[in-house]
Amino acid sequence: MKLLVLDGNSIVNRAFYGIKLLTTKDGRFTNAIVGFLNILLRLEAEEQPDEVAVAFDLRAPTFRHKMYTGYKAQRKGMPEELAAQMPILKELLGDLGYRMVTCEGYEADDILGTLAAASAARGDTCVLATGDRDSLQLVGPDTRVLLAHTAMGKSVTTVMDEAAVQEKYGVSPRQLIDVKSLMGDTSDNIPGITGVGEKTALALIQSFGSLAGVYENIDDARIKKGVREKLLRDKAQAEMSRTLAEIVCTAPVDTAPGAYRKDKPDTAAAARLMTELELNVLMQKFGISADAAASAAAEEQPDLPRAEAKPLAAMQGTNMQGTNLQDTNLQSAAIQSADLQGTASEGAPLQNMAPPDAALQNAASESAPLQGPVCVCAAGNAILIVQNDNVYTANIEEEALLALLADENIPKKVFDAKPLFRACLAHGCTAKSIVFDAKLAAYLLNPSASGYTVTHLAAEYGVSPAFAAEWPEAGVLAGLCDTLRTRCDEAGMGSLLDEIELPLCEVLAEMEHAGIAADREGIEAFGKELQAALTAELAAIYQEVGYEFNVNSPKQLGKALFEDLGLPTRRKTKSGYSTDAETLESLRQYTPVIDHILQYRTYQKLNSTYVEGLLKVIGADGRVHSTFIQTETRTGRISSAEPNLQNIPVRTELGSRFRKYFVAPPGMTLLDADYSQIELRLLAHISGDEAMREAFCTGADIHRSTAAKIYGLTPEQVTPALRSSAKAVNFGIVYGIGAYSLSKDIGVSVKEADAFIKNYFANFPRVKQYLDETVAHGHENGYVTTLYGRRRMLPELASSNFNLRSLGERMAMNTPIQGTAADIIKLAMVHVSRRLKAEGLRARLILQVHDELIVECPDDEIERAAAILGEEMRGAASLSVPLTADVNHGRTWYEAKG
DNA sequence: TCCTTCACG
DNA sequence: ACGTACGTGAAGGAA
Repeated sequence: MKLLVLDGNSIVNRAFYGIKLLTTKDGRFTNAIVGFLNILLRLEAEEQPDEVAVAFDLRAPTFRHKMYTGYKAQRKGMPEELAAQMPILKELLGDLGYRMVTCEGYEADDILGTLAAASAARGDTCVLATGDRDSLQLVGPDTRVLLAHTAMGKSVTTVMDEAAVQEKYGVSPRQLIDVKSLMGDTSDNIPGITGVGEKTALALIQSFGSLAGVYENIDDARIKKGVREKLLRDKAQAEMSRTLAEIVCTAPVDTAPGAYRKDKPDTAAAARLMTELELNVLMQKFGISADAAASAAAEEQPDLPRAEAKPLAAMQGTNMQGTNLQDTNLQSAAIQSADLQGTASEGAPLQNMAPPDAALQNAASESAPLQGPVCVCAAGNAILIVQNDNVYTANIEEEALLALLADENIPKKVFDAKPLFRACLAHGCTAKSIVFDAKLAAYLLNPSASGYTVTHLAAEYGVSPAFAAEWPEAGVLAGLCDTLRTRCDEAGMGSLLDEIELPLCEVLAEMEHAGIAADREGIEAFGKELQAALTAELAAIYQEVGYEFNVNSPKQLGKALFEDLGLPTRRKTKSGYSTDAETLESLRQYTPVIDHILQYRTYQKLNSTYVEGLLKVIGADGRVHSTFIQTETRTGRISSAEPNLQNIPVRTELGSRFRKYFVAPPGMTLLDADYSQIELRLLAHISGDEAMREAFCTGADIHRSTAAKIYGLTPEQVTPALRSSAKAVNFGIVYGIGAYSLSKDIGVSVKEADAFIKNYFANFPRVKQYLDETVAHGHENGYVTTLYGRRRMLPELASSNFNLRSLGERMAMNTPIQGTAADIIKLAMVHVSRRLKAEGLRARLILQVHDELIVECPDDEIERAAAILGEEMRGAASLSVPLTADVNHGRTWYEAKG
């Protein structure tokens, strides 16, 4: 006997991407269907199987592929063009008599593994067709894998048996599991060893046979030092990955001989569907006559059976009807199949799943809406809801999910609350009772990580799955929440999380949702001006240099200036001559071309980053919706991206014109308030330096009074130049000063700068003392903290490398100051937002720029909103020096900034 | 993908 | 003798 099993999702995916987008005359896509059926026919002809099974995943967005949107990898679901073809394909396969097999809680991979294992146990042959290399671990004496891939626009299959796997990878099929546990797989959320890729992983398994073998021989000379460190660091992660990488071969599917013999096709139905889809050639290949189609057409089928007609959910879902929504526009939403699908995960240990019909029974018996505490996280495009050992999935737009989020009687521990808050806002409701966010907790515990995912964190914090489930995230989510809660409390960051970060998260969601109005025409007109200026500068540059080249290329520019024009070289970078503004500035005396290049750079930056960049992100509502990232910076600041609204030009007259295009809509006004010298004030408070506190308490000009102090003058005697140098020192202190940098900044010799600093510290001894103590604390404990308990680990302090260690010391000096300022403005944001709501104003926070908040309000609320904004900013913290914040208003950001 | 440059606090 | 301030994000070129 011979069984052919197709990984339906994988093959259809290959078919979709391998064939150009065929459509019917009325525009429906059919390419995945055509491709799939052609592959199926060819496989049947080549293999002559006795039985055929087509396995599908049940998970809604099945295919995920990596997509880079700027700085972060995102997983993207099945494209709409493919998703629409899936139900039709399944319908057609059914009509043609093929047996399809799915299994709640298991992926198609697992079904392939289970059927292959059952065949092998009987001594039968099994052929697995898939486009997914993961399945190669299933190859055995009686099991072959037909790997489908596209080569030069044609779909081809490669037969992989044991010898072929050995030949290609140098390891046995089973050993591929160990390889994957080392290298990981982003698309499956398998972490592996960070920094180990396919090459290293294969070499290790070839040498030591298995993951366990690698660790038994961890001191072996064949393992390089760097790799050994990585292996030891991520050992727990690798072992968890080993479990995740192994395909389950015990899925509760029918493995009886003969279970997948083809049914007699429903020729009439197949003919009707294929005619509808204009699949005439395929119809012939399946030996279905056009007559059958004609007679079928005569029966007057009103419309093609579509996915909506037979939702999978209806068969195995828990209906969340009866869930009440308070918000009106949701009630009218015509979302009918809004149901959370129950999946089999009865708290059973891995590899020991509940019986096949447990899921159905479990789901069917549960007709009431979900009650009691739940955990929520995203997995790919789906949202998982975990309650005890039950897992439900939902779409982020789905009514049942929104109702769950909006229900204040259901406490929710979540991973990454902001998108959930936003989803609710987008549908006119408000998420309630989100009591914990594990992503924020993970960030507080280690703000230096490069990203936060449920699976990586579970491995990092040693959380093992409470039950087996299709989604690795589901089994560990609750445990992860508990662990991170405890760890945060232990680190003294419990209230930082509860009182600042978690409430702030909702405020950020509201700010993102609100956006800021942009004047598209104004920006476009500015762009035109810049383009004209760019053209003129470019012509002048080419004229001076004598030929045309790409001025944007530092390499070509370096050649033009330093080789062809023979200008004296300055600093060098890794890849050539430095051409930054400072270098060019020093060359201005030699040739007028330098000025043109500097001008060109300025215009180019404004045009590409701001004109073109902003035009790209103005929404259909005429507003710009930035993303505020709460888990990015090492100091606790918020960052802004897509677009970054925290670096809109302001320092030059030309650049600051941009702020005229950020406007309030008619009848509205922008309020802008910024803290004055918040970081220096914090330095005065934390260090307790009397002279500095005195200056702030009497409202003196801090830079002037600093200059007076260090030069031994009265404030009136301080010249602008002296004030300016004192200002530079004040900045330097906050950053962890160095004489060289200061000398560069204020244009004196390094020696003078050094004397300057010494003099400063002599006059502000407590500042010196505080900085020394902070660095000492960092060396001793490995971390520094802010006033509110926020931590930053500083492994650099332990480095034997002088430069790295010095960097660590500067970070130790700066982080408590920058971080405390971040804590305070975050607290202010939470308070401002609360009070605006409590006092019934329509005014709302829309932007934060580190020490500045922008509020949009109706004209008649200006005074009340401005008072709230100022009061809450000033009152966010009570220090031994006053916090000052001036509030201005205007029609545009430019005006409001004062 | 990494580097350089430059916009902000 | 060494390389040089803290924290970000985006664009464009080079490889």
